[in-house]
Amino acid sequence: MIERFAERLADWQKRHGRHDLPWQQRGPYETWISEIMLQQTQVQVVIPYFNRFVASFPSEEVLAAAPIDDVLAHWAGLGYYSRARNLHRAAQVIMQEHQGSLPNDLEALIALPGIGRSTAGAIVSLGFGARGVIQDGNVRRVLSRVFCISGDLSKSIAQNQLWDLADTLTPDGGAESKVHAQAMMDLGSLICRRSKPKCEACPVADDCQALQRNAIAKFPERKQVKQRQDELWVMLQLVNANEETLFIKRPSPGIWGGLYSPPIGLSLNQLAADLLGNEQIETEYAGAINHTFSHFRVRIEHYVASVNAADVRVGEWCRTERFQKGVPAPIQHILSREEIK
DNA sequence: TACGCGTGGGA
DNA sequence: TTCCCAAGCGT
Repeated sequence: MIERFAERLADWQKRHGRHDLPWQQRGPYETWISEIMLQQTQVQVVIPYFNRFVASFPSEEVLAAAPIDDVLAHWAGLGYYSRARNLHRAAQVIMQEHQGSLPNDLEALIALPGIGRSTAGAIVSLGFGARGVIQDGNVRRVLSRVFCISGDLSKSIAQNQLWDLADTLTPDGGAESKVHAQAMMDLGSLICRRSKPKCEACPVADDCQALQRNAIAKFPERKQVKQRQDELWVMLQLVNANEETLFIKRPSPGIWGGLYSPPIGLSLNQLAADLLGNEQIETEYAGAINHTFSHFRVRIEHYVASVNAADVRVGEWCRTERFQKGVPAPIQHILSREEIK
């Protein structure tokens, strides 16, 4: 193994790494919340969500006792809403089985919903200051370059190599492990970036096999994303005599599971039939948006109809600007924008 | 193992 | 515009 890799990395981290992120210098609870929010989500996007979330839910106990609608309202716009549902369930498990505070051992953490191997390692090292191994996108990119790991890094063959390397490089001491975990992520984020890496400023450039081969751009390999067929959805905004809109809780699991929106379906006629029986209603086209999900694209056409609230038996009525529960980002955008046509 | 699961940033 | 992908996990 490489001589003094962790030592040089730690020295760099203390001078040039990130030390002022809002979840640093806090406790295991804040580390946990931040790690869940940061899954597949960029740091700058997470920061305002994190601050609002921990202000409203400052402990496992408060989070566990909160209504799921409140938790999801704080998550609205952040995406991957199963993270919030799992977070809430995990808080309740913590109250019932772990005396109200996050467990500090790896296996107990992984047993909680929403916490996998990498998040558990991050909580152990960053949250508890004990030895823990992490494996996120930054670490994968650094390791794939330093050791020239080729192929799709999400495949098990590469995963085994990466976890072995990450474990080997992690120092034994708890305090050193914590610095190391932060250092690997900071190196990947600030120096060993996806594009235009700053190799001249890298503390472990001498150890980097990809750099020595002048092949930085070849690692990690791009993985191909298969495109799914585009979809067309229609959203029917029913408005009553009080100018209130009908919101329905979306099923989970599923897209936007647990969030609220006006009824969405594949056909206007089907939606109207489901909501109002066979009554004829007059709808007005109010525009459309295109939205890209992680795995497909959709065009959402927006229709508005005035109805008698007594004719609808599901959902809840509220003026759009006063609705306090979680609404998906593109739906919020449709409902809050100036209607052009 | 492969897919489902959001949103926004950056090239 | 289009694409990749960012502190991944659950099934």
